[in-house]
Amino acid sequence: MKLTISDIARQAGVSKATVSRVLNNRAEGVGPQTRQRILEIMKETGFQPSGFARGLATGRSASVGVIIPDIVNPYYSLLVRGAEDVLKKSGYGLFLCNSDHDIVKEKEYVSKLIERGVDGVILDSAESDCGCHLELLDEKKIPYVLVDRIIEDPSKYPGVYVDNREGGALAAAYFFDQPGCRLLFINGPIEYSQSHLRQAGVEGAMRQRDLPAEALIIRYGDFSIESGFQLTHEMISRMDGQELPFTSIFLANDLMAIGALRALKRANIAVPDQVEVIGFDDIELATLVEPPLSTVSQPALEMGSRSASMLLHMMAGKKLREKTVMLKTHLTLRGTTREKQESAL
Amino acid sequence: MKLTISDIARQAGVSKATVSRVLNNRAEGVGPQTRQRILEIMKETGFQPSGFARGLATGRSASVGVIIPDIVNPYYSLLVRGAEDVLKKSGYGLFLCNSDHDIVKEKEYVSKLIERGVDGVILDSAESDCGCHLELLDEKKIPYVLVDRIIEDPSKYPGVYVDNREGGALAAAYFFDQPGCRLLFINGPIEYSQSHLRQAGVEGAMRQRDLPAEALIIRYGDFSIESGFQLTHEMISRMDGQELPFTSIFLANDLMAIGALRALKRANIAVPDQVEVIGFDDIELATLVEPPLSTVSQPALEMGSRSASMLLHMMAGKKLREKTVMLKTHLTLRGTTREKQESAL
DNA sequence: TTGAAAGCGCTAACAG
DNA sequence: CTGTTAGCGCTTTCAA
Repeated sequence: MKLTISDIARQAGVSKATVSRVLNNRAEGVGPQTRQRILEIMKETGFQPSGFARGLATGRSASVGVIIPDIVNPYYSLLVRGAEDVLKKSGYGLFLCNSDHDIVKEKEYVSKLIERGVDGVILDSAESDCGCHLELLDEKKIPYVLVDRIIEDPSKYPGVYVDNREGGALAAAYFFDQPGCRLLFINGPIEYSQSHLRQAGVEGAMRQRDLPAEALIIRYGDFSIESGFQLTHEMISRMDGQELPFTSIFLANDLMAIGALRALKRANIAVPDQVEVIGFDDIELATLVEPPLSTVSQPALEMGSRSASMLLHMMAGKKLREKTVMLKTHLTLRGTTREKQESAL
Repeated sequence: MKLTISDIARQAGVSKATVSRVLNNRAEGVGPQTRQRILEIMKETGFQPSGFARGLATGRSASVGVIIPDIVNPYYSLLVRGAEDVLKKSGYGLFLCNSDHDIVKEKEYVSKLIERGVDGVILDSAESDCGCHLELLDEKKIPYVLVDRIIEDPSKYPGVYVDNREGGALAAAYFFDQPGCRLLFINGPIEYSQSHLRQAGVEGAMRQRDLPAEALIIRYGDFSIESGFQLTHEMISRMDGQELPFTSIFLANDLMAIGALRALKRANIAVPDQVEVIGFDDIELATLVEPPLSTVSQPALEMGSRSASMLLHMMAGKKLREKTVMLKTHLTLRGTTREKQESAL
């Protein structure tokens, strides 16, 4: 009982070709009243063209794949939302893939997406060193844009990033500009380009000021609340009784910062009076904890929309004016730093 | 330069049919060594079958559409994740659609999904009264399962729900069992089946106990933090100086509860000593506010996975043993009630 | 402005 | 066990 283009053609007393033309609303090639008639019949009968057939004939699907580590992470869900909004406007649908930071799953997904015939891919990659699965995409001439995580040389692939180095430097500068500052920097896994660059920013800020090595302690977490809690807790408890070995903490994401806040509260260390804390990301949660978290804000939604726009551009066959977009971060000072700029709700 | 099944067939010196058989790894119909050889050639050449062609031939796409209000809402992203995990295991991909609670967008998406040839749909509908777009799905014989929001009669369509009435009753019972309780119930939009049922639960608990009408004040918010804040704030400020008109607040979701907490704190009303608060959902955020929020927990991840399982079942052409799954809620008492069960981290 | 016809790459009878 | 063949529903030259 499926309606096809031939059915419409028969009812309208024209050929399939004509129906196809109005379906793709081509300006030329169809008389205005023929078009009108066909349009009406399509509406009356509730005709819906088959994406398969169209895809097979044209090689395009009006859909793109988005691969991210985990949609449950609010940062990524914002990113996806940003992408979906702009893709939808151009009629594209979106395949969601959660890689769980697993490069193997990621490759599987790339492969699946190709089979499905997506017209493009937005990829927040699990790994920074190897662009091997990108070759697949290149081979099939499927455009893609990287987002968030840099793979190899940033200029090598089209991508939308945030200036992580600057972000790190921003937070570090805030801290290091205070005399006698001793900073505990809890970074994410150093293999990630983000972690790497944030650390470079911190170290750069330190070098600029000729600070002694003791001004900075670095630890590595895994971006989870627990790890922020754990690492902070360890630092505190190790020196029981004695003076704290740090005056401030910078954490490479907000989740870890929230963990740190918990550990600090538990140890009865006043924030921001005794210890100041800055996170990274600026997820909604940051405004909701007590005190509200100061953080380096990055525009997740915009990263999504920008990468989608770039992809749209590429899918349209146009050359990108610039292959790489670097978005800026900014420091949002709330309740966990002595300086503030936003008033809490 | 695209590899097709014919290329493989030629290289292997067999017919397309044979290649097709191994591609779909049918047990019968291919000699073991022929199969081996073909498999190798496919691997070597990096052959990837065209989903379009396959879809056109079989009418199936190994993909399903998921329509939710907004992926940014942590409740829905959990739900989606639950669905994706089980779908992936069976080789299905997932099309993500954000309806923004807009029934029009929702219909558009349903239509798009049909065009795309999805094999099934998971739908968290924007509206409770009209199942009109479901007819489209019915016509095309595309299975679907409703989730979270009930449309019309729950038994009419297959679906996975949470027992919202019970959830409302649970929270109400906790409050109403305290002598002299006066409850402020801030519900969501009453058009939503969830709001409707939660309210029924609350009212049921009240009737059971023969409480006077004054024991319950009801207000309606829109599920946002702001509305929780606003409505609570109004209630408080209206009676300046005088006694509070309520001893406890139940809010139909956690976001509003967090808003209420803010308003209470601002008015220097101690929680839970002066006023107890219970939310609904149990999103991650609930554990992170101060004090951690007591709430009616609903299993978002499980709702996603269950609905995906049901859909898988239907797509396999099997009959469902039960058309409707009703998941249970439970009361999670944390820091905003005088009784507690969980110790904060 | 319109139509005829040849695919797009795969599956699924049906034969052999 | 394997091959032949006829589509699946649409697009797209090329002719008319």
